[in-house]
Amino acid sequence: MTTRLSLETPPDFNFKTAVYSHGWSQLLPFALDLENWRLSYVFAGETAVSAVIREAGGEIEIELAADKIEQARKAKILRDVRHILRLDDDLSDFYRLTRKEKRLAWVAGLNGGRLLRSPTVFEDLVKTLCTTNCSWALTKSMVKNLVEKLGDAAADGRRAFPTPEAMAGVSERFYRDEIRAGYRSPYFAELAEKVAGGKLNPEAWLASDLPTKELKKEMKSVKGVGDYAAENLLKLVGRYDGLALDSFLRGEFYKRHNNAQACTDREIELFYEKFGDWRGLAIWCDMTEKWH
DNA sequence: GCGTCCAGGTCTACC
DNA sequence: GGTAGACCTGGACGC
Repeated sequence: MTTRLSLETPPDFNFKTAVYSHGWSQLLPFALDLENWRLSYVFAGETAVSAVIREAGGEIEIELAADKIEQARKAKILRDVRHILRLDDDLSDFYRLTRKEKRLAWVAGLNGGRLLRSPTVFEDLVKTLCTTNCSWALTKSMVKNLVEKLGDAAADGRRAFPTPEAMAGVSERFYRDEIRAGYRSPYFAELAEKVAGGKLNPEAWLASDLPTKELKKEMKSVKGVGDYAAENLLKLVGRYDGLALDSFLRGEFYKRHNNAQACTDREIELFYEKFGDWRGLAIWCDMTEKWH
């Protein structure tokens, strides 16, 4: 009992570079099978549905672990997959710039630069909060706890990412004791309450008319979101003029471009200035070349 | 086994 | 506008 859906891809799309673009594919409800290059996800909804997404014959094939899925739900899942894989992103201007740099020529060659994202900005926001001031192992652990303790179960037992309402329904204590979120616990509780109560709509950030500086300010009004987190979220809504510097990017930059010596953030910013509004994507691709 | 450090930072108080 | 100190957690590391 499965349902198959498919999507055409643009000519400059590369499934592997998209799903392996950053750590998101390791965070539930995503799971990446690197042997077979199959990306799993559990879509939230009236009933959660597990899916396997893969490339087949130049198309994206989505296998849903359910039959009798309504047309409206199918259409929503197709929209979500387009969003997750960023099939509608136009990176031609970025590729034009990176082709000029010998060390970044691989980006256009591999059609890289599409950063995997979640179906909702809310999910990306919560996950980004889980990346702050901790090891990647702890990030994965917190996200796993959120999904397993608050997400709706699909027929196969896998769980979707929790809704704002589900997250608003538990206490700060729950985040400390069950999610092991530490000092981030009040941030999660406050964020979920605001979103569930309609006082904050992160999804509106996708189509916001605000200049990036103003949008970043709005993102930073969320407790726990500072410069790094806001600029990471900006990348995920398609704005790359912030570098989103964190300890990973700084460390890689020092190794790659500064003889393993520390330097100021300003020096890193100047290094990527030539990429203009694409500088945030340029540094990310530059620092993750070896992944591809 | 224990203590320290630090990782995909941010907040608050203070200057 | 800039900065010091505090903040949860858990794995890595030195002893």
